[in-house]
Amino acid sequence: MSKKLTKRSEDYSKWYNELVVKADLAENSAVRGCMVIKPYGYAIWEKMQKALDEMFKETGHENAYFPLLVPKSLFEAEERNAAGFAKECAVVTHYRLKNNPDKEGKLMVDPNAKLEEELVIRPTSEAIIWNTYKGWIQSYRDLPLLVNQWANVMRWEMRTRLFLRTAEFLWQEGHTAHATEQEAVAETTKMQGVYADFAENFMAMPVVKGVKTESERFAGAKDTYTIEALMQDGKALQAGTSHFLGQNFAEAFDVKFTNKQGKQEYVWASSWGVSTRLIGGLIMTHSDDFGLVLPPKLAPIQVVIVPIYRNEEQLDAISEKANTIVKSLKAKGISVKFDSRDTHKPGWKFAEYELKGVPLRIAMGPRDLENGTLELARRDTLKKESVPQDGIEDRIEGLLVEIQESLYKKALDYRNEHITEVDNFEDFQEVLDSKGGFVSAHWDGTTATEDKIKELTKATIRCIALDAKNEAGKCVYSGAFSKKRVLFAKAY
RNA sequence: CGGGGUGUAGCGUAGCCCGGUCAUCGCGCCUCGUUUGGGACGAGGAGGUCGCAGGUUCGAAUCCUGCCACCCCGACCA
Repeated sequence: MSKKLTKRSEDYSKWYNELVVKADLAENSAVRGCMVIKPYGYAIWEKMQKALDEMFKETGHENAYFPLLVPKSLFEAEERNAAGFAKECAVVTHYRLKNNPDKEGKLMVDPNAKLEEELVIRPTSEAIIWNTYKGWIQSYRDLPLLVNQWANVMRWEMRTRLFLRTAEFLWQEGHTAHATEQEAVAETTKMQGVYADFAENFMAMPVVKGVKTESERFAGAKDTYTIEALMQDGKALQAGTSHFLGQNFAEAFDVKFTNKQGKQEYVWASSWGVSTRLIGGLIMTHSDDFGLVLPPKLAPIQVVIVPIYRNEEQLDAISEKANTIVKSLKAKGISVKFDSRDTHKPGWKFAEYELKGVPLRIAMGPRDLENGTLELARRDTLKKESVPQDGIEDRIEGLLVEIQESLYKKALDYRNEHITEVDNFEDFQEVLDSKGGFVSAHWDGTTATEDKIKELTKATIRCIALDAKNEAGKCVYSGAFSKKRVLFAKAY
């Protein structure tokens, strides 16, 4: 039997780390809080990028690239944004090293190469981008401006965790400029919708679309729209955000346009982003104690073929058949790997591809050649069956679709079972401690209550769901009047 | 930055309290042979500044001091 990972139920945190490392996705690097994304992990990211990029293009966006370094004076221009990120900025202060006269062969920072103005390594790019937009926007004819950037950013977090919170991470950030408030708000919610589509249709990860409370809002935003997912340990994960920035950045960077009436107006803005954190979400949504479980649409390898043989002749015979299957699967756009390495035994390969989450595995041995069959194994259910070789391509094509859907359904059922309505604080605490997940409860709308609940339970308001129905009630903590329920949870 | 913990071979570890053939075991790695339908087996082999720097001692992985790194819990957060 396969060697299992640490059981999720025993230590979810350890299980997660072990899985990330053993599935060959990523590891901690020598640089504090940073990670090395290994080829297999990066292949997942590339698949995500490709799918997202297509969605961005369909919604009229173009890619561009802006500098990594932001002069401090620009960074601090939008004060709320700057204050929000100040504590986690890495700063470049010098531009040269020199030989250390006291230590042979060692270098030191050249004190004579101190920069006149410090450069902030971007924790997000609003400042540098809006400073640039100033030169791009003069007339209503220049709007809307719909630009996305794929980039790395750096936030000097106190505590880091592979994929979920690293000091440096990869993401995309969309920055748009509009002539009217309505248009900018529409853009913000549209992109939230794009993220939700992506999460559900590609990652098979159900999300709640909602809006953040004031205390959880992005620094410098008027409103933050979010997609919130639920992990298997009952903690919530903010999987993507889309911000309505109002005219804050336009005012800070003096970005005005002349409208049809010939009057000068500040432009309206949105920004939105998802990051490599999504990989962490993907892992924690589907995986089990045997390893990663990847939805077919994002699996770098969708089908693996493992030959079983005793000698060269058998391998040759199997390879011939396998190669025709590889060819016809590729013709259907299915990514397939024929693993004929003779350095590992079949059992070892089975376990390896399970760990890596490959959705479908074919095993072919002498017996199969004789009978015209194959052994077909599903990663999601771990079920194996012997099937005829004839028509295998269509069967696989259908199964990949089925696995994608069934993963989503399973995750959706789990998520729905873990949204619990409560009406008093005792139940609230009880549900959080024993069952976990989202707690749907009334809230009086004040930051004071929100803070107090966080202090007492470690749970925060993940969002006010967009589809939350109006329903008069009493705040679960203060008993004050409430118009609708909000979703609380412990979060990553 | 506060509180706790850990650093021994590529990985995971025993030993530390009570200083002295203790550098242990498993996985992995290399060689040869037999194997190959769920992580094979046998035999042989390679691999270590016991985190770093001081100190105590005849003698330190073990005791003391300082430093560094990592992990967990807080604060912070995509």
